[in-house]
Amino acid sequence: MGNIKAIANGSKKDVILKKAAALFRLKGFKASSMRELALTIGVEAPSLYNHIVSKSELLQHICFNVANEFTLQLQEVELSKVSNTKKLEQLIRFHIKMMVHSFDEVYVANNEWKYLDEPYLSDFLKQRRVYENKMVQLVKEGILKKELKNVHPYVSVLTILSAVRGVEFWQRQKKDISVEELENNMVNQLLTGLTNI
Amino acid sequence: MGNIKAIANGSKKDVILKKAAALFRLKGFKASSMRELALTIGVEAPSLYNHIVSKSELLQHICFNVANEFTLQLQEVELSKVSNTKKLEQLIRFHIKMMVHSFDEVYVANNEWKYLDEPYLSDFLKQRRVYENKMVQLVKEGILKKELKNVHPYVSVLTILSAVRGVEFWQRQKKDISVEELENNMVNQLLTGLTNI
DNA sequence: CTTAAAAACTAATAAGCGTTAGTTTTGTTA
DNA sequence: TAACAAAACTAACGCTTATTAGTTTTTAAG
Repeated sequence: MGNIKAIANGSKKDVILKKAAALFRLKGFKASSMRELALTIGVEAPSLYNHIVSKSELLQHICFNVANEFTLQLQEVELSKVSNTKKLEQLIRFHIKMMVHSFDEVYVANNEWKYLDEPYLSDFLKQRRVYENKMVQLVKEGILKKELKNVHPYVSVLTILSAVRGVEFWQRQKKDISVEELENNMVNQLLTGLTNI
Repeated sequence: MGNIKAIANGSKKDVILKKAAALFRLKGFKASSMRELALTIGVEAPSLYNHIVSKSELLQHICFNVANEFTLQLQEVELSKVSNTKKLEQLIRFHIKMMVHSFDEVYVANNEWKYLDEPYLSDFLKQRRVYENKMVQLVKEGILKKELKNVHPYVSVLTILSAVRGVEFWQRQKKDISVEELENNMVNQLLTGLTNI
């Protein structure tokens, strides 16, 4: 039928992962079949198994690649010597950039993680909880430093993390507004409501 | 095996719909089987078909019941004689209340609508687009009246609608914070960032 | 050119799916 | 109690699924 064309600096497995993320995003993990995935790659379904272990493995890689990128960026932000408000701003901008540039992967990590098998499911949820708690800590410190209003830290973090996911919708009608304008508008709406006037 | 117990003022179909919403929310539409749904009700799968037409029909009812509730509330808010800021606040509070009190149904409408068959899929998306556009109009008017900052209306609406979906997460660890505190915090963060100081 | 490994193919398996057909049980009314 | 309708049951159908086995083709190295 055909063969899997590897992209520059990437294994054939990477090609499968990229196509899988796109398919899983579009149809959802459970509604995506290996036959359909193979079709988009130009190969028969069983041929995929020369490169991958299972369908589940694809989801695992997608979810943890994304989770690790976010975790890494958070660690970097925590170390930077700026105000807590600025740290939150950096995180918001990073989330939006990720949504824009790795849309399929981030979407899948956000919406399809529940189909992970154990122990990956527990690990993923734990990693996310740690991430949330660290953001809550950033907000708490900001409040102590009088940078931020006396808000409920967890609700703030929850609002921020959910709001940036709204870029999902922007992805579908991204005509009349640039990524920068999107970023600036979201940061403003989320942060000016947080910082003292 | 058993029989379907109808609740007060509700048909047996309503019981199935309620259980289906809970199952679809937990596992996702595609990963939920009619056999599993029947099990939670205490009946064999084929017995369900004495009350419903198909699995798809269940999703249709859940999605459009939710969509209609939101559409109805929006119409009511549009007619009320208050500021545009207040109208947005009323909508935000309504969204949060819906997330809290009809969690399963709203979650399914938000996350599983893509599995609707045509023409329901198109109808649903159209209804949602109309809803978004009306909210955008509320923001635009608010800007003209100098109530709101000169933000990008669509991004604001997108941010608001996504943020309120964050209540999904709150649902899972709702220990130390009341619905009212949640509402007030979200409204404050979203609106004080919008209104002129 | 030969050879060995990598990666494609076809065919098939067992399991699960939504749903239908046909039958039996349950509940209600005369 | 007889009769009828509603709603449960069992059995099964046709289809799709992820995956495996076994085989052939393609690719790369000596």
